Amino acid sequence: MVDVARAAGVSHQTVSRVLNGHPSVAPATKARVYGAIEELGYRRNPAARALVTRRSHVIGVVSFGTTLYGPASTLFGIEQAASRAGYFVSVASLEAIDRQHVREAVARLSEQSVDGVVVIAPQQEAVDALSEVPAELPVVVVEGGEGAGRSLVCVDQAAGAALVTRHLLEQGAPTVWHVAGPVDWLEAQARTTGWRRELEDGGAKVPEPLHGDWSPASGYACGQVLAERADVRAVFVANDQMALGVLRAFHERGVRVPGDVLVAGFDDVPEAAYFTPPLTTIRQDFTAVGHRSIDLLLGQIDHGDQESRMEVVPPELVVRQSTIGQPRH
Amino acid sequence: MVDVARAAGVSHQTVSRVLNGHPSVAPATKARVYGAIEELGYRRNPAARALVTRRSHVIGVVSFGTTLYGPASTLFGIEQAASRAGYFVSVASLEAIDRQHVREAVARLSEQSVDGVVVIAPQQEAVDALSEVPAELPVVVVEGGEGAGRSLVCVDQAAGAALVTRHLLEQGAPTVWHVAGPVDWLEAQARTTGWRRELEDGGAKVPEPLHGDWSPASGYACGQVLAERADVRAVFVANDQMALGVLRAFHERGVRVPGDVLVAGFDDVPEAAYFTPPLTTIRQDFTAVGHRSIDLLLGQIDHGDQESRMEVVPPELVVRQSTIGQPRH
DNA sequence: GTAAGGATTGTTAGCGCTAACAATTGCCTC
DNA sequence: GAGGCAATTGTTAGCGCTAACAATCCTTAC
Repeated sequence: MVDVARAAGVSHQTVSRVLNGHPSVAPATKARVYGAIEELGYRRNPAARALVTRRSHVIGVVSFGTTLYGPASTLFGIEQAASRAGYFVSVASLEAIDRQHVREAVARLSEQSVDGVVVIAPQQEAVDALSEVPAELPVVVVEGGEGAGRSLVCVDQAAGAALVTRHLLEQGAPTVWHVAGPVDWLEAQARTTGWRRELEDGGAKVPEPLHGDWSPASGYACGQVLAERADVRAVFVANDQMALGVLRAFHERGVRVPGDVLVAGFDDVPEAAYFTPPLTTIRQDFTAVGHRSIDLLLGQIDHGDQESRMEVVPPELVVRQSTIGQPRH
Repeated sequence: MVDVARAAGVSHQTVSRVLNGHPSVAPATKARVYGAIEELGYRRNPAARALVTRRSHVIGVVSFGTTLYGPASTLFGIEQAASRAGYFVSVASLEAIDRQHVREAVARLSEQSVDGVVVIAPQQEAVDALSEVPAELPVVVVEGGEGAGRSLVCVDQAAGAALVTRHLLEQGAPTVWHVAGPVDWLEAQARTTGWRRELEDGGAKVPEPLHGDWSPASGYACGQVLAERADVRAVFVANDQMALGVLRAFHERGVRVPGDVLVAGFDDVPEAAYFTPPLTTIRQDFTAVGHRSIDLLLGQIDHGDQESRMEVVPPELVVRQSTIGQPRH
């Protein structure tokens, strides 16, 4: 910086002022400084900046299952939004999701002195772990539950489940069976809740839900069970990957979809439109989730917003062949 | 740090020595310092450290298509390996892959003064863009091509393609058709090369490859074309997503897999085992790719390794139902 | 003509840490 | 017991930047 200052014939402080957009710098000086910066290829040192401003311009993301479509997409959305706001994103991937790992990840990030953290916390335990995080660290929770006194951004899972359940009922199914996700996942819980409420509202009997672990293999296992039952006419599977497993099991047992049973998923992974048959599902706008979480986080960082807000992103029903047509009588 | 020093009755420099594992510190002193650190909940300031050591302990990852299975898995592997080595990972996702964007991403990261960069560069253009990156910045290229004078980690795509092609020939197919990826992708090129070479080695005729864009939709389009031809007995599709599209098109046209045509993919996405039929494919060890790229990068950062190395991770053939059994005669 | 006030620039101090050197202590050798 | 060496600890000087205050110059008002 002193080299630039010398080249431009000013003090290093004036260079700093130019770089920080300070209002009272003469246009001519500003031009000279920019010229010198250009000429010398100068970049200011973020460590020195961070040291004195106490702002690293880095936000941390604690994420889990980043190889899955949903979290990967959310991470991408967060990164986009952050980079547009001039922030960097530092990632801490969790190998397992429990108090211990979440705490460690947040600790790791705050040792790096991030300005704030977005926690992708799909399990209650992860949300609980946040109570141990210092309250002065700006935190936004994504896809988690309430209760941590933190701002929250999520897709309305229950509404999505209700949408798809209603759609199945409207297609003529007497009731809708459900292959749920792991019981400790909040998203799984919310989808089950939405499904149950919609059935009750529609006066349909509520069958006992089956439980998978999000994997195609577990969906396949549940599909085998459902294929045995003669009274299954429609199934709402809690994610597209498990739905694929269900479709596979049905196919092997000779259960036709949508001829014999209607099947719907959740997520709208890119493959869903090319399953056999193409899968009706719920689309989630992960980009919006990423952007809103950054908005909330920057609100806390820059303007000291204290109150915890909640942003709910609406889901969208995507109807494909797997739920079209009347089920058998 | 001075507070800790005072609490432990030593100088701040001794605290620094303890924290940095300096050899000559008396055990008793070390214990007292750790005690004071614990008691005060002290964490050292990374910005100050970075300022004086000129090491940020952050490595940057330039990545593209992070919502795809391969890149997402690679990113995850990189993050794991880096965090074990005490480094943080800062991500810069590209919206498009061209010289401009790659250059900007690297510039963004180096303004953050990362210690090194891993570039996931699946296109030649991205590799070329690296020639403009200062040679003193440690860089490792993943899944890219040679020529940038940079260290390289990749899965042996050509070997994988050869494996799967040979397998299809061994199943009795007279030749193997190919749905390739985008021509400007290095991985697509290598897979095509491996496929062609294996056919030539086996004395089979080499059909004109079709080209998709990795998406299920493009695979579907190619599948429609292939379904029209009576002489297609086996198809090697350059990734699993497109293979799904091909399977879908075949299914719609009444082409049975594997009864009429054998189909194989590449990647072994978690869904592949549950496609209809389960898909023969090539598994890539993305975790190994991530770990090795960090190894190479840290070699450059810590030991000043200059020579550009190349690490090739071998792929693995996973045989499933889609290629089992004789094709029709 | 002069004081007040704004615009612009410079000077100084320190953010929290580590590197380099200096100082102190204890122990061993002869 | 003096000298020498190693082990341990302390002192000092920045790393590159921004905040706060100080200084200068130019207007404008009376």
